[in-house]
Amino acid sequence: MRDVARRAVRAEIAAKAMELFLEQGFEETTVNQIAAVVGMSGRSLFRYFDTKEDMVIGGLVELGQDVAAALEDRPADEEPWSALRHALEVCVTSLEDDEVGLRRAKMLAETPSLRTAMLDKQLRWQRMLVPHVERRLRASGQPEAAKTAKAAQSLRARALVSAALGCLDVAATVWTEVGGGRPLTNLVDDAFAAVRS
Amino acid sequence: MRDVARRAVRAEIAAKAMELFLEQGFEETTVNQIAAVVGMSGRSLFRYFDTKEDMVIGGLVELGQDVAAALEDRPADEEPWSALRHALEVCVTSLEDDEVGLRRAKMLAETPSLRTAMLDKQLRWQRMLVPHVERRLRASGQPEAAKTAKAAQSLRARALVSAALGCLDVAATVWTEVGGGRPLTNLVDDAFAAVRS
DNA sequence: CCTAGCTTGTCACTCACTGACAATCGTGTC
DNA sequence: GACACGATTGTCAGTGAGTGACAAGCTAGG
Repeated sequence: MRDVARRAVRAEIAAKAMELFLEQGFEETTVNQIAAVVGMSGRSLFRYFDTKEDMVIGGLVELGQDVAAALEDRPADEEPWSALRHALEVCVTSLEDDEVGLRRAKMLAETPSLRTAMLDKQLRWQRMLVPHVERRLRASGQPEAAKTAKAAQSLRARALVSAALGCLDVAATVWTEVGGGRPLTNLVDDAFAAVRS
Repeated sequence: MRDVARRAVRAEIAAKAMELFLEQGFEETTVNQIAAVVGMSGRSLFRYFDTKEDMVIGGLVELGQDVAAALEDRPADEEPWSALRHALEVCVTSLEDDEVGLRRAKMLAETPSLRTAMLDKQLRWQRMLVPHVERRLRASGQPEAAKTAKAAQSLRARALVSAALGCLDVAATVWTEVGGGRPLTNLVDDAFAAVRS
């Protein structure tokens, strides 16, 4: 119940901060400015967000959980690569539906510290998705063949997830470059197809 | 000629800094400590390196150029994915030959700010490699078929490079986790094979 | 009412990093 | 040898993110 309030405050801060960021740029906005707008002390802001970057990309952890859930829901006999592609569709729709999604994505691409923070989040996604893919590899693999060493399977799973997230990232980058002119879904499809080769 | 001196000073600073980093940790080492050991003012350090992280991963830009050169040297009719794999071998040997490579890689994996700086460098590599892969795609593609739009080809090239660098990263991570027990080359091979699927 | 816990503001601090200015050093010229 | 020029450096002051400590206030339960 207290968690609800906390979550609401976080959202409020993130929203007001995003306004300022889009208006005058991320690096040009100081945390004290945000604090003033929100009506809090600068110190208290850091009781809701670990870093300034988190105010922009903080919500992405939950989205990662959604992707993991979507991956879990895919049919068990589907190939990992295809399952990953379909699971990532929740990101695509999330990006396309958000009205400020494009502007935010642009800022994200142009601001170095935000870009790296974003890559950091992708790493967390990777850790969340890898176990599912490992399970999939174990299931779809030759069951009687001496299972390749666990470590090797983990490596394969990580490589797949890393490649898939890389495809999403590349597609999103191109998407912002063309100003949202082409549907993101198609771009992701192309990227996935290119890697499968 | 003055450039030589500058390069030598950079190397000297990086070496002494690395000693301190490995000894007491990256975040626990302040730039003023480094300055004291090197015999410079803290201000001057930043005339040789843009950031503290650059003292660790500054030399990686040149390595990226080596990879690009290696990619250029691969036979023109080789598939892009295979060419990328072989080109990245220069990274593998560079990592395996370096005696402190493993310890540095471990520190790199454990220190968040270094990890993100590393991902940043990978982005630069990506931009360096993409043009070569684009050329390769244009060459190996169906020449008479209406060329897919340039943007689409760029997307495919970026996806391939991103996936390849992701494989290298994953392999290097596993490599540090097993303490260098398995040859890095094999790990990279496995990762590349897993994605080609 | 009063106590216990949580949230907040304030203050002081660290540290990476930057701009400005003056001092210094090396080099080439007359 | 004196001089001027450019590049490198030290010093100083400052910004801005982020942290620790402490005290004040709000809220809930006995």
